[in-house]
Amino acid sequence: MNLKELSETLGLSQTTVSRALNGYPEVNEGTRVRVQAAAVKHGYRPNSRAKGLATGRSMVIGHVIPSSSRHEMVNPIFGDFVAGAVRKYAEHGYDMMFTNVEDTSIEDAYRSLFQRGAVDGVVLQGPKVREPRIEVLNRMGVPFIVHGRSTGVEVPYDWIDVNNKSSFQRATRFLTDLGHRRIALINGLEDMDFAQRRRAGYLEALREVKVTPDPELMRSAEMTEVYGHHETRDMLRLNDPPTAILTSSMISAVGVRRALHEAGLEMGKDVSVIAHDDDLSYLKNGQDVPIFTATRSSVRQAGEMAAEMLIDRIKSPNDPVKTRLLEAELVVGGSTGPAPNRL
Amino acid sequence: MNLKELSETLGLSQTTVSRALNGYPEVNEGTRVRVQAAAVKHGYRPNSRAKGLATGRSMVIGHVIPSSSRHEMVNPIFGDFVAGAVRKYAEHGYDMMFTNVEDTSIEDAYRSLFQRGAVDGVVLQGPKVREPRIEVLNRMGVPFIVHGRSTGVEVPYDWIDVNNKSSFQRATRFLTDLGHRRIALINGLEDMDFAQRRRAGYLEALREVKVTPDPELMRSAEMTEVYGHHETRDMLRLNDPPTAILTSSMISAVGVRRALHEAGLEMGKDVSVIAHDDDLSYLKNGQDVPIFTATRSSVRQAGEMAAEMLIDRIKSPNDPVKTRLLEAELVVGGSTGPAPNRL
DNA sequence: TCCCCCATTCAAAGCGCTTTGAAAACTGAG
DNA sequence: CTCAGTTTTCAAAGCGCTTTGAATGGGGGA
Repeated sequence: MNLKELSETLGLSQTTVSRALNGYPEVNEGTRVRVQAAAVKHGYRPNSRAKGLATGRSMVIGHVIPSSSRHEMVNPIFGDFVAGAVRKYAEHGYDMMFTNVEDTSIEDAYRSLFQRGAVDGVVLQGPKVREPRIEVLNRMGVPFIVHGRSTGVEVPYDWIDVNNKSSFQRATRFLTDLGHRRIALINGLEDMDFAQRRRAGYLEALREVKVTPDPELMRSAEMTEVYGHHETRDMLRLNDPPTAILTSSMISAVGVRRALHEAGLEMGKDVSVIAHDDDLSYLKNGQDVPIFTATRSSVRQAGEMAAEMLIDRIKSPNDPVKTRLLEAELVVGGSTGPAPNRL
Repeated sequence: MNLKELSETLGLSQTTVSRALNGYPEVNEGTRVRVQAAAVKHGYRPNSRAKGLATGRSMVIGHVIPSSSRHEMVNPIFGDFVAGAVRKYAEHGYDMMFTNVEDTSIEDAYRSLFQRGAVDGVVLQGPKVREPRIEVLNRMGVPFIVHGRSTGVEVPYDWIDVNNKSSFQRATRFLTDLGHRRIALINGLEDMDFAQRRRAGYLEALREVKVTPDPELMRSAEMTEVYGHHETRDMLRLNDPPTAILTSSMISAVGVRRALHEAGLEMGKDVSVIAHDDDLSYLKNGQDVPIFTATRSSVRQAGEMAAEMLIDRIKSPNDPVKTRLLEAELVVGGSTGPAPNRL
């Protein structure tokens, strides 16, 4: 049933029916009730395309996944972030749209999404250092929000991010306070902005205790379980292996633990481990007592906040830029302990 | 730039420009080239809402996430499935849309999505036993595909599923062949259809060797890491603890392993473990040698196939029902071994 | 040279909704 | 009763596209 049919059924004009349904004041209350009842009875749902055409808004927010040839990977944090966001979208009447795109044409994907009127705003996930997409979006005038930030981008933009530097600095200091000096960093891909910031925090903490960073102890790649395992095993073979490992994700941390077990080492005693914990629903850091000492920040909550900030931006395109920096908490679990005395 | 402006720039009618761009034959080749060049030059992108209104198709496929109050969880397999699907969608010019919905009104969500013309078809994920949504979709006449099946639903529908029963039967038989008799099953939520089928396979295999199933050894819940850990620890405390554990996901398997380590048991020697491996990109089952003996079936690939089947269905609504049953492979890793001799 | 036919192109209607500008129906004061 | 002022309802235009049905222009056969 469409608006025309519904209005004919009621013996009213389309105008009145439309207004009654959309809560406009210039409609007799009795009429409104009658219209609403009829709408429910006939299961009338306004066609969203027609509505969008008429209003100029699509009530859809776009996300672009660059899961292309290069990385066939879907970051698990993606799922939780999206779950947080989509929930807020729903509260405000928005739907969420995904597009998949060749790595090479991500910019184009955003442009297309917006210019063809498919979405009212977009979320940019996983920004790299000097992320070109930000300037593209900025120039296009699309409302958008970045989950993360991008060093080297000069234009102003809305973002929400964890304080990666300070949290990794604190985590590293926690380890140096325990006497560790050989501290490894198993980080995400180098060109990701968050990875740079985490490394900066790590380096800063090492500097504080005058430890010269060892390139052998700094690894970076896509943060899979296998990767955590591989790098750990590799570093344990060094002449002077690490006594502590900092890892950028819980998933890799699981791999780290596996490698330590294989080597017959005890986590928290022989080798300390700190992970960054995005508080993923399926991979919680233990129940009551945390398994890993970790820097924790819920990515799901970040998704919710991002959604809200984006919707605000769509509503008021001319408001000043908004940014939000979340501090991760440092939770102490069983994976850390004093540095072993090596003789 | 819209069609009207573009056609004015070219001194042509909207009809001709539209036809030139959409590959209709009744357009002079020279004209077509000229139009296409102008479209590129001016960055013209047809407004998808208008196009949808005119054609009656939205070129969008809907997914509904019931991530509501009850489970605040986003299954990690969701991410990989979606990544597979969205890729195929893109190939065929479709976008993907998500809606979030209260558990209570999932049916309504599908109805709304389709009736308001937002999507051309939908994917139903995670069907339960006697899944009511299937009949709703069927009645509505929406093109849809189910990832999984639903026991007790009588109407015909398209589905793609792993042969859960046979794979768990084979896995269990693999364990009984190794001499195991106390075999635990750490399964997904009982009302999920896949969980029922896996249990059926497990029970069937036990029957073959005349082992009476022990309710104490059959657990079910949302398949998190913490859950795998918790149930394992609990069962190890039994008078007659299991010598082998079958688990429905790699994530829980990680928890199982953690519990075994805590108990000082060696996996593959003291206790054998078989996991179901969805071949998630971030949680691969080892690199060359599998970590866990596992029943493996790529959920990403299932996503791709589902997408293709759905698009076929949208194209030919009257074709006979199509179904696809994937056999999981049983890969042997280091987590299984002969049953220990207990005296 | 004329006419018919095919290849091109076009004007206009229509998709289902919102919204503007105007008309109709009430109200109450005079 | 009248008439200005509200309140309520309506007809029609417009959002940007596709598609139908008709018009135009050349080319070739008679």
